[in-house]
Amino acid sequence: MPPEPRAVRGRPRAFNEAEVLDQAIALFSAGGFAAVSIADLVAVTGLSAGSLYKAYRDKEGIFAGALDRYIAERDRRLGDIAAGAPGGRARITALLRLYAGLSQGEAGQRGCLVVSGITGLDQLGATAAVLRATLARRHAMLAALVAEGQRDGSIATTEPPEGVADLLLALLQGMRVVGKGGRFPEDGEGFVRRALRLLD
Amino acid sequence: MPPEPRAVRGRPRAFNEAEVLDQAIALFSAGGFAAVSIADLVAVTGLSAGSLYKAYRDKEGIFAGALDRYIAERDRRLGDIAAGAPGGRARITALLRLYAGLSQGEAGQRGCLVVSGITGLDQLGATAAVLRATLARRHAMLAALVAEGQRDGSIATTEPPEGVADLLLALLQGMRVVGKGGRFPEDGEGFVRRALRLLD
DNA sequence: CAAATTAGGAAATGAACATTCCCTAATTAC
DNA sequence: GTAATTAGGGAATGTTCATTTCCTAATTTG
Repeated sequence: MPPEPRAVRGRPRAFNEAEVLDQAIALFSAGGFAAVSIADLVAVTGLSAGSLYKAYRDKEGIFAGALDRYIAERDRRLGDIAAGAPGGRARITALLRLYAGLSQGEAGQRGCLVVSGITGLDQLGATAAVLRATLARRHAMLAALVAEGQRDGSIATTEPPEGVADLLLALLQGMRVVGKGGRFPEDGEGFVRRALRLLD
Repeated sequence: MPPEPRAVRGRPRAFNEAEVLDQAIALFSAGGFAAVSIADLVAVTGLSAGSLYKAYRDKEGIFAGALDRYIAERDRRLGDIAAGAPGGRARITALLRLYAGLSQGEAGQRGCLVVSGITGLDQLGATAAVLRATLARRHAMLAALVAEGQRDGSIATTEPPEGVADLLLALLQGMRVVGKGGRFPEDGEGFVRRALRLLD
């Protein structure tokens, strides 16, 4: 059930919104909200400032659009990965592997929109709540996976799932910070294996 | 052996450098390099722009001065804490407790200069190397503590100390990110206790 | 085909920005 | 006491910034 082809009045958008938002994601991830200027966005998107403002209202609107897309894409990928592995422990393992890949080498140095967004939280208005909610949602997801693993016997710890999720959440965000600094280890598998001790 | 009172030519500095740098640390920690303007620094320090430029050459110089002070202070505190606890495991425990305190509540939301600096790494010139070196130094310190714990029997894991240090480093930086988002748990002791599983 | 509506973009606007200039003040060297 | 040197700060400088304005283009509605 894809939405109707379209039937909105007026001249249609000529730019590819997904592409533009991906370019914005790259810029904001690398430098944070304050470090990106409208001129930068104009340069990478090829759009004019006027068009950007018509489409997104202001700079925070562009950031918010980029963040929504980033989060949707990341949530989708997290969901797929979790669904594709059997049992709580395997799901968390797959998730750690994903983040290890995102944190390594050049990819890692491109940064994370959630981390740079949180760093610049004070500069954001309504969008700050989206970032906080994202942390909360990730935490809930991790806690659910831990609880699942405790039920299915793949996770031995008797600590409360929310407490273990606190650790995993911090670890995942920290991997991105270290990765941005270019210091995430090459041996991602070893990192993941050692991290799993948190579940024992 | 404190340095000679002084014997430099010319008019002496009238402002308290430690105080000014602490104010700069607060600003840059909260928002990152790009989010802080010279006007902001003028406002909180009470100095004029001209004086700031005479003392620190440019905006990155102010950031670099703040970062040096921040790192020196943090390293001193880490060293004290590590020295004050008996054995590798207890030292790492104390260190995790320190970071839990830094990440909680309002203090956590004030941010971390290292994290916000790394987020804005691309905007920094020579100072970027200082930040990367800081990550490397913290990693080395953690690895040394793990190795010590393995020797004294307080740390059971047979994983390489550097590998365990990778985890601890990411965890510590991630605690600050989650703390900036206002989502670090109130039960810091529980967090620390569960984190110590990484050493078993 | 005309009216209404929305998008695109070039140029203008005014504020904020980092940085420099220049004059005055305080100190040391001789 | 005079020269040399460094700090402090007010005001200027030229740039970059986010945002708006306004005109043109493409589409739907009737």
